[in-house]
Amino acid sequence: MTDTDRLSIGDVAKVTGLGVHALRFFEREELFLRPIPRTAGGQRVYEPADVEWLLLCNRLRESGMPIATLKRFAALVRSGPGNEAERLALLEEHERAVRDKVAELTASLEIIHGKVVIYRQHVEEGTAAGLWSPASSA
Amino acid sequence: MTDTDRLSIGDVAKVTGLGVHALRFFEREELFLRPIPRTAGGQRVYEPADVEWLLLCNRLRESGMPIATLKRFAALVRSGPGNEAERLALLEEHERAVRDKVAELTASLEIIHGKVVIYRQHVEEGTAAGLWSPASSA
DNA sequence: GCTTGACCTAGATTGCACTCTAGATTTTAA
DNA sequence: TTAAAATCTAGAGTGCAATCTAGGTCAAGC
Repeated sequence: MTDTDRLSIGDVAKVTGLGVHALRFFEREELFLRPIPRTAGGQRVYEPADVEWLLLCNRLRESGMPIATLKRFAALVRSGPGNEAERLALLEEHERAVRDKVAELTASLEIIHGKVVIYRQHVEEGTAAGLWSPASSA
Repeated sequence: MTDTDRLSIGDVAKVTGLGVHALRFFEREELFLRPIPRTAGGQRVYEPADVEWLLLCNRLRESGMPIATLKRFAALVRSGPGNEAERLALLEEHERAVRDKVAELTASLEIIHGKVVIYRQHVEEGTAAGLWSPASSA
């Protein structure tokens, strides 16, 4: 409960990479696990736990979770113990989505890399026109 | 040069999954490798090569290439042989971006899966409140 | 005390990539 | 031949996720 752990919105922006606008937006969208307290003057006072939550949010967002889903997850966590099965279902669903995305990207990578290899060969052999007859022109 | 290979916009929508609106949008954005010819009445007439290009476009788009970049790539291909080094650079750059994205997703997956495992244990052991003291509440 | 920088709110704007609308025309099938 | 289905254009609208603006207020250092 030391006061040295209190963080301004600017501090939080710095450590989370989120930008003060985004942090206020997150709050409007009820993405935090608690109401962020204010100073007498009305300025937000964060704690390390808020930062940790935001870092998890970043992971979930970067891996493609929409704000709406993150919002549902935050609401579940906020409402305390007893809904762990729902949280689990949400996370499992997201994990599946991410695995699917990785599989899709990996499939795309093979095609893209194939093209890269072909172009690389072509460029290495000289760019003189007409020496190369690709199946497709791209 | 058989006429049986001529496709309407609806046909192309069906086989590419792209939707007629998107196809018209792609054309406005100059994402095709050639001007799509029209019937006497003004309706678009596609050929299989257009479909193949669109399937590649889908791969590139799904793997995160912005329309603007796809546009540049299309312009390079359209302008014929001689710029293969540029096309290669563009594709290599995209390949790098996709590999980075896969790495990021994989890292996120580990964290998400870790949470899933913890929640799964907890839910399996019974959801009675208070039995579980997670480091973080999420 | 005062300046300077950080912060406040509510609401407008941005950027991307479609997606849809309205009203007309063309094509296909019965 | 005619009704229904598909297509046409130009431009407006949508959804997401911020991001910025204007007009202030607050707080820290000199």
